[in-house]
Amino acid sequence: MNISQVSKKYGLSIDTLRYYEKEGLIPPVHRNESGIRDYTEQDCGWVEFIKCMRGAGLSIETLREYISLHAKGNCTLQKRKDLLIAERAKLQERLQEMQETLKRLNYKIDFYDKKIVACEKELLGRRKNK
Amino acid sequence: MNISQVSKKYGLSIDTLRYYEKEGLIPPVHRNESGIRDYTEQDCGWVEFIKCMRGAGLSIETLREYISLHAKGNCTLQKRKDLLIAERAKLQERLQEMQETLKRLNYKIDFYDKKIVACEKELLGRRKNK
DNA sequence: GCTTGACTTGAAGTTAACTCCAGGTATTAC
DNA sequence: GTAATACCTGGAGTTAACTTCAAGTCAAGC
Repeated sequence: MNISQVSKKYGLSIDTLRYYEKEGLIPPVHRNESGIRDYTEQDCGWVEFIKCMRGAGLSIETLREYISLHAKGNCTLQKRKDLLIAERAKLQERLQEMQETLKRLNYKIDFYDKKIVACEKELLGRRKNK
Repeated sequence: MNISQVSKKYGLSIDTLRYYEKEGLIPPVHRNESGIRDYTEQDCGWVEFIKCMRGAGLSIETLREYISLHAKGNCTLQKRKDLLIAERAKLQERLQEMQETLKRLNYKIDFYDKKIVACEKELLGRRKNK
């Protein structure tokens, strides 16, 4: 799979894919004889994983660290787990905050509904009194 | 209430408070005779609201638009409601995505648990065989 | 054999959202 | 009255995360 196919498949720009690789967010992608990227299933798996984690707000820095630990093999299993646990905690906090804000938005939208109705009534009333 | 008290109260830097005001994210703050900001209850309310919305990922641009509509009075009620509905939809999408990722992290952490146990067993096994 | 189009690289540019700085004013403490 | 402190402004600088660019390679079609 070449880079533009991967780009379409995951909705990440070609430039972003190269950037992620350059920055060590995904392990080096397999290349053909002439140096052109040829993504394996596994390479695609990494792309998908990174896309997912970035979408949840994990930083480039954190993901680079994770991949770097991964590259060092089994002796970093515990460290990787700890990293994921820390990131999960942050994610849970963000989720909580956002859920609160969602509730607030719902409430606010309801409030606007009522306000709009009240406002229309007032306009109607004024017209009658003219 | 002066700016440093507001800064402490909401955990936003003084520079950020001034920046938000300059950018029109909050309506102009009340000033005393010598031009120094003196936040009223209402000013604080706006700060809190913007902090909350920024925390949920609403952009500066969007919030500026909202405040600008607010400043124009009742004839923008419907537009403001529409804006909030659109932002709520985006927020819900972000939430969904993040919840999926949370599940995935949970799964992955479990997986690491098992892998670590398996790895330790293997090490133990090797030691016995020596 | 040469043009076209997709790939490559390193480096520079962009964007959003702050954050810092220099130079100035006003109030309080001594 | 002057030194310290907290505020003010406009503008420059920073950071993360891309995004664009210039210059080059390579394979396919004509």
